[in-house]
Amino acid sequence: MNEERKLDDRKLAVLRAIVQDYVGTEEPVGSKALVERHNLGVSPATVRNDMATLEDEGYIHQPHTSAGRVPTDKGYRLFVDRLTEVKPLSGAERRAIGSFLDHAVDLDDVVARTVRLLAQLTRQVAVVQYPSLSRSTVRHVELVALTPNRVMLVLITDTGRVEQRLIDCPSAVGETVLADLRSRLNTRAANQRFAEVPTLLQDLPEAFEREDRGAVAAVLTALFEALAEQTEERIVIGGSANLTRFPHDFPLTIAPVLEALEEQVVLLKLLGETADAGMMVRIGHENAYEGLNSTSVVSVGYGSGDETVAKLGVVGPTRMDYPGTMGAVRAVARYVGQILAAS
Amino acid sequence: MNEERKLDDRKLAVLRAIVQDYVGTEEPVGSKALVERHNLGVSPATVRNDMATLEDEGYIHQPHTSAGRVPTDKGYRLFVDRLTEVKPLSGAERRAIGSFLDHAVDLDDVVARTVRLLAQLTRQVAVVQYPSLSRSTVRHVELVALTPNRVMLVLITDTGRVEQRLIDCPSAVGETVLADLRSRLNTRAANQRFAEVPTLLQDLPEAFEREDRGAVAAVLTALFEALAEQTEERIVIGGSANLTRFPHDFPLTIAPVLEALEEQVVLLKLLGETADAGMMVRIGHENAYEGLNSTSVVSVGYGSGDETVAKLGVVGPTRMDYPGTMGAVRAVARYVGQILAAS
DNA sequence: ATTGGCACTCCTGCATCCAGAGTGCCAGAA
DNA sequence: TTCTGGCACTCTGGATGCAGGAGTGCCAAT
Repeated sequence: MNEERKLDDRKLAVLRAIVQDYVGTEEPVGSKALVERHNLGVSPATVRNDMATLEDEGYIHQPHTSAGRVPTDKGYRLFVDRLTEVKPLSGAERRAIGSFLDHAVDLDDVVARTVRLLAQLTRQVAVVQYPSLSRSTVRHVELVALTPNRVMLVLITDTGRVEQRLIDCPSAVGETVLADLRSRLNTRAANQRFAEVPTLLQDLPEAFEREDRGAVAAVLTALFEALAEQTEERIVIGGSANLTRFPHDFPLTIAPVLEALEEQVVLLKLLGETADAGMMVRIGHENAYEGLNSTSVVSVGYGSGDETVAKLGVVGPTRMDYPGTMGAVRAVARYVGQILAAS
Repeated sequence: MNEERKLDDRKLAVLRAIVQDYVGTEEPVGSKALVERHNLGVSPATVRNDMATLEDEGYIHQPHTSAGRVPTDKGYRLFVDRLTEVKPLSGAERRAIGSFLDHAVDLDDVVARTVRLLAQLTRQVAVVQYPSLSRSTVRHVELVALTPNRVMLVLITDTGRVEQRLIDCPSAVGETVLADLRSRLNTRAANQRFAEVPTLLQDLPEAFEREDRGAVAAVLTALFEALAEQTEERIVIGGSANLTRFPHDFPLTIAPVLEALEEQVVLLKLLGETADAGMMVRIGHENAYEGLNSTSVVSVGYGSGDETVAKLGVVGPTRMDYPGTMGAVRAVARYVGQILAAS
């Protein structure tokens, strides 16, 4: 606040112009070029003075003396926060999203299409998290006897995901016991949230004969594990070839990014920081993970109805078209949410 | 055959030396350096003559006059076919494979670990296909009534994969009918190969009351679809950051490769060309897909027991350590096969 | 068939130079 | 005050030229 006091409207306009031009041209932008392209109504000299103070405040930076200016992370931050609006997509783009996603046949397909779409739309690397189950509910639990001592547990969730587990039981379990267990599991757990399930089933073994309790416990353990593992989410990425669109600072910055993109853990953390509501923009060094220090991440939650079930976003160079990217990310997230709600 | 007549042993030795040196240094190799590093027992001048004929025959090539020689695709091909042996892994490497893969907990984990391992071992991009089900058998089919009109079909295979399908039935199906159908499905389809199943179940609707036949048919359709879709395989890749280890011909060659790697179809085709037995090495332009024209692909089938259930391999620059890469790929494939057989 | 010698070619690295773009500062105008 | 025009200065990037080195092809001699 105190700092921004020093920045009058024109200086902000200059910063905005610098960001816009730099994003467009990928080259440091000088005072003369600025006044030519934007009608600021002042002379280059004035702009130079403004630039000097902007640089003092750390919003822009010049690579070398007598080069143009380049926005710093702080400059982008101010730009995103106060100098621009999310740019809505064109009607054509909206229709494209719709017609592309509407043809998805199942959850995997929805996610796969979403990631492709996002990558194409933003021309950047897209990251989509599978719908998280921590907030979702159990739709059905199925037990299948493979051999007397082996049971297959299948967990079906309300978002349509399926998780299976092979269980080795300490003792043979009869079909009757299995049927009993199956029905009890479903009565108690169906439509319950994941987090609740362990509590609800805690005392289940007591309902069974002593000799079957070991098997029941094994099944419960497997179920809890499956529930827990579902919370660690899978992530799909796409459009990594877009990274090569920056012939600039090449192998230096691209290698760590590729590495980061292969680390599910890193990506999960990254997306995890997104607030449930609202869009997150992390610019350059704001990213905790070092490999992403020269990239920005735009992410947002999506979900069916009001609830956020997962996040999606894009990773690109700090020099990106923020309004456009944010618009695309938001639009795609909304549409995916609708698809999920409908199915 | 006719061509190779012209190449006596020493010329072959020269070619071998050129390939080895070039792979090591990444720089065109000249006659003098060659005789220094390998004790060929002849003078540089002689080597030059040999090089001249090798170049006439198209095995090597010089970037410009008065530069060293670089192997051509044809040169690598001859090298792989006749001038080298697959290099077995060291004991330490073998142990590393074992201890890394042995900790896998389920099929997804096996695949995920395999792809990481392969990428690390070869320092290249690893590609692993999920075990194919076209040759596998049905372990169990489960039907779960979600609502009277909606049934969830769960297909469990002998490789531990699970596929689910949501079915909208034209008419409500009672639990009795469902149980009947479930048991009939399993009696007939269990332990049968995928390809056989449709034939075996063809006349199943006739066993049911007229009013249920629509529902039965819907279930069968879904099942057949699921079986068919399983045959289209999923592919996992890893180690794409290794692509950046060639600062040489950078964005030119890396972008199409990244694109290819994201195209499941391309990868499937690529791996599909691998013969079931034996290793495939596709060098440079031997790859049908244009984007991979400056890369080589080393792939091999793997499976539990004698059967090949899927393929895996690596993608790297044509200038790669073929013996080492082939050794690593083969070793990993064998080990994964063992793991699958055991589980 | 092999080798040493030799002239030739071409890349690479280095230093130099020039033009262009951009800046900072200052003194004068609004 | 705030803005503007002018001016000297700096720095990059591309072009040019030059010397060194590595490598080749050819030829005559072994």
